[in-house]
Amino acid sequence: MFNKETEYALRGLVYVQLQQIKGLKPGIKEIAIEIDAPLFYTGKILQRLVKMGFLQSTKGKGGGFYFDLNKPDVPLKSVIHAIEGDKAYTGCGFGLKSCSDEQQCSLHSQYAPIRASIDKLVSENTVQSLARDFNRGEDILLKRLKS
Amino acid sequence: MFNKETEYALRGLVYVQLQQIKGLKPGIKEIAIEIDAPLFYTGKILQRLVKMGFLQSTKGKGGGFYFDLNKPDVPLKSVIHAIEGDKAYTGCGFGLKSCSDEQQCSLHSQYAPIRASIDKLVSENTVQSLARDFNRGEDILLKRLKS
DNA sequence: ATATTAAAAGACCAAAAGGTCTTTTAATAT
DNA sequence: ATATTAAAAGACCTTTTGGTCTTTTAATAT
Repeated sequence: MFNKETEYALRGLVYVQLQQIKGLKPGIKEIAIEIDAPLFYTGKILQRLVKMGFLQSTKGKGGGFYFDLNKPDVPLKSVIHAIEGDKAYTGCGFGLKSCSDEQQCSLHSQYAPIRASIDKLVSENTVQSLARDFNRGEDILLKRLKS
Repeated sequence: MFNKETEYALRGLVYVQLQQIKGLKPGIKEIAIEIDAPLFYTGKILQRLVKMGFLQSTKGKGGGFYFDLNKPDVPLKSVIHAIEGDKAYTGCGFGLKSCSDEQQCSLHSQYAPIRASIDKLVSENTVQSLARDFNRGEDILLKRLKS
């Protein structure tokens, strides 16, 4: 559904939040291992997330990644949008036409509610809400489970 | 939602069916123009569809592409699956875990019905049913309308 | 027979996605 | 001050996807 970068980003953000709840501030190495993503690529992605303002970081001893608690919760949609645009949850998805509400292809009317559901899903779920939900079973959900 | 090859393939198949209804047998050039896809790439994709048995063709004068009327209608799902596998309509889509019915992540239960709807959509709609639906407005739906 | 037409085959190229690695910069503990 | 630690920056590489083009093969009309 989403590309690898988005996947790793979402997993990484949820993991950071999960650790933050415990008062910890994980680093790249730990995060990469725990979310089962390539080490250097994870570093690159986390950096991008920091630059985009989704995440904070500090260098040096005791450094790592954490969230600014003053900022509002982060909907999955905003992360997805920042990384890969809105192609995943907008558009007809069949390439037969650009879906609008005036001009409909026969797939449009069937796909419209699906698209709306996806949009709702990624809008309502946040990194924080997922971390909350995941707290009973974090190892099962994040660790060593691919794609 | 789907990759370019799948998009062009679906558009191409629907266009061929649309012409076949009129008793015509279009060639690569015509198809590429009408579905607004790159000429040579369209040729390559059509060849692949023929090799996979979705479509028939004849070379030489009066040649072109057509469907074997003895074969059953072609669900979109079978074309999609043949080209890009089932990644588009199976799996959790969030990469947080592999979705199964035993082991659920909190997104799973929300995403499951969406995935099921997508599966239903591509299973129930066929190249032939789309061509039937498209017959009132073919130019609007296929021609010169990108992605 | 042969000229013409059109698909098949396959080599080749470009861009994007995914991933690796080294060097630089900035914290902090001593 | 300086040694150590860890993120930032960015160069570089690989694979996949998307796309182009030439040559070969097979029909058919004359």
